[in-house]
Amino acid sequence: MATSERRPRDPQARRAALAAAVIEVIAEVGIGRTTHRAVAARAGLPLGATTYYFPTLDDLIAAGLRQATEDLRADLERRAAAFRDTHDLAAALTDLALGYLDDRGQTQIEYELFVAAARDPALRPLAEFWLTGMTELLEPHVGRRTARMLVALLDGAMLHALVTATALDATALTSALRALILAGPREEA
Amino acid sequence: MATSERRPRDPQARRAALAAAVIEVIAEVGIGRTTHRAVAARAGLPLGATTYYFPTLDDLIAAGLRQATEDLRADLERRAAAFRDTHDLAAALTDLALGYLDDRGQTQIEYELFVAAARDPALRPLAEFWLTGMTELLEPHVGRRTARMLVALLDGAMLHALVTATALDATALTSALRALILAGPREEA
Amino acid sequence: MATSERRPRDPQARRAALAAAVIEVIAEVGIGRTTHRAVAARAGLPLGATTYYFPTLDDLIAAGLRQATEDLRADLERRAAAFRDTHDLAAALTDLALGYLDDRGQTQIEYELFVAAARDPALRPLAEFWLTGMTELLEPHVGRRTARMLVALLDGAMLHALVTATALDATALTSALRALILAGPREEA
Amino acid sequence: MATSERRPRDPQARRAALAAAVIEVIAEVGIGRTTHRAVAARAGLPLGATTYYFPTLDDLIAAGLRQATEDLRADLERRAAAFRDTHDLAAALTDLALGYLDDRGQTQIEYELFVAAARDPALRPLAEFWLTGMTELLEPHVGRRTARMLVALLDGAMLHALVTATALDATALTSALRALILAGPREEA
DNA sequence: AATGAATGAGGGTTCATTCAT
DNA sequence: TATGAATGAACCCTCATTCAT
Repeated sequence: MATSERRPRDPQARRAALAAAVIEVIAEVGIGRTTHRAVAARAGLPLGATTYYFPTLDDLIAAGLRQATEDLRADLERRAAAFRDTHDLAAALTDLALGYLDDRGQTQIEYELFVAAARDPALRPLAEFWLTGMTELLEPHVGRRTARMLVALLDGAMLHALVTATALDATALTSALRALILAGPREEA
Repeated sequence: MATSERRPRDPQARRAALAAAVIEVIAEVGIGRTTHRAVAARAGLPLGATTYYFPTLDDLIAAGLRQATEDLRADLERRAAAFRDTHDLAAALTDLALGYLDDRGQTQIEYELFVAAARDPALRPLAEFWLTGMTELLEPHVGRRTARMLVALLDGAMLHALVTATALDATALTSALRALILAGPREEA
Repeated sequence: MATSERRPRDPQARRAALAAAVIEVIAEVGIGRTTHRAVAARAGLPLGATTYYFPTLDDLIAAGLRQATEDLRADLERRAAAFRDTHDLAAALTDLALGYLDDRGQTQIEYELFVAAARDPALRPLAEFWLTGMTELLEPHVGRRTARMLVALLDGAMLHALVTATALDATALTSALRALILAGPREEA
Repeated sequence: MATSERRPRDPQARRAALAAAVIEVIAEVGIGRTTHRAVAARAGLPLGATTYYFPTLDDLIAAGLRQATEDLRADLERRAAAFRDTHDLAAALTDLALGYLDDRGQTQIEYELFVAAARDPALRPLAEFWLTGMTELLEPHVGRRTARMLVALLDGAMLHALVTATALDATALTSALRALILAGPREEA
């Protein structure tokens, strides 16, 4: 039965709406409790649309996670210039972290993805893409190994802020980042 | 005569068995997909035992998370002496991380807890207890703020290792930890 | 949730009720359109009872088919004496066919089983048990090969009656059966 | 220039292709589990074609069953001459049965149709047409009543072969057919 | 004339939870 | 005290059918 009024056709937009809805739902209830129904409701689309555009729930969830990852990449690219010109990388990174934490959902989904990827190899490329994005942003400044440590510190600090629902200790974080940058080897270009 | 195989029916033991089973199940499928049935099966106990000892599924899961946290604290206490005497805190911490990563399940559940706590305030005390444990171990050596950064770096690095299914870069991590320790203020008692 | 009034416990009876309901549903809509919900409604039991007692729909259906087969065997056993003493096997067989056709559902399910078994090897033993029951009833009188032909003729004639919704041509059938009996080899005990 | 691969769009051909696809699908999964999608995929036609050429699923299925019946009739006509000239009708019929069983799908669909017709009066004419075809082939030789018994025996024997996945006992079948022929009345024109 | 996008009913199955025993 | 029987909501997914294009 295909009664009730149909919405105009715009597959691109519907896929996007579903992916965006997935992100929101995951942020709210977690991957493990994300359902077709919740996503459809959130997207304002009929239930059937979820399986029509994404054969399985896993596909649907993956689409959301992929979208979130691409959103991050786009955001990082937008910020790339600022990082290139900064004379205080540590402060810039702290600002970045503070900015991300402003949108708890955005941050929450990052860790959802990480934890899920730790269990499900199929999600690993996505999580790695996420990590790589951050690392590559910093690599030109501090080399790969240090970049990785900076990202680790940032991710750890953000996770703690999220967990404890406490604001980041920006001063401490900046100092710590600076220490890593100063001490880091510069073996790479 | 064989007085039959009389099971002990030790409530304490059964609760513990259930909590331990919860930990295993969460590590395998995540909090969101943990069920009474899976826990009961894992514990080798009847389904009814789960709801008999823990009113709701959330309670059952919380019991598992609590147990996992207590296990960690006990482990940390056991290691405390080593930390007190070490002359190379950074190396000791890296060893600690490597040791934890040996048991992926153990590590996985830590991040499960963190991500869940980020969403559910009821779990926050548990996650904070976990964080506090690590921090307090290091505080006497480096002060609270630095301790926090060390823990953040450790958690971030371990998370990345888990996500990418890659071994920790122990050398880089140790250097980074050392940098944080050296640079850290010692403003606190 | 397990609200609403519970019926008394009698697993045996419930399994039987479900199996009986399956038989009715299959007779009405066919195996391919038999659903949990239809069976539960027919049995006057809640939906959950179907999967509680039979893990999958296939199991549920198999239980119905098995029950139908056992019903037939019991019926055949009841009639065995009459066959042993008859001096007119052909007439007795025609009566048997007429009797079975009285309950279209009973007959319908036989052919449902046969057609399903032709496709699904898992059902084959059941269908063969059905065939064997008839064959063994006749074997003492006419030998195995002739028994088989008698059963084939009966099954074919009943199928035609069912298909055309026409009464059996009892006279013709009796004559035909008699011809087979008379012409049959008596090579077996 | 390549005027593209312009498909013929021959409605007649498409209907035929769909009907043929229906036959295959029914043989594989049964009428009750035959779907638009499976048929379209099998025919290599778009989903919309199924409902475009046949209003409902039942119509589509009926088209397949009708086609199968017509195929049989055509086949019987082709064989009619052989039957007219044979001096050993029983042997010829056994050969016929063996031939049909060679293509299990062909045979399977016959019984699918029979069982469905037993339940659904709308299909009855089709099934009767099938039966009539066989009967009329034999009627000139043995009269109508005997012809019917021959067809019943054949159908029963083929069904058993199908069900048990066993080869027909050709010798026994031929003997049985012969017995029916010899004993049969010749009361009709 | 033809198609695939679109929808929601319905199907198989799982499961938290309740409760008789 | 302890258990497994019992229930129905909710889940994922399939699909007949409709309709815009």
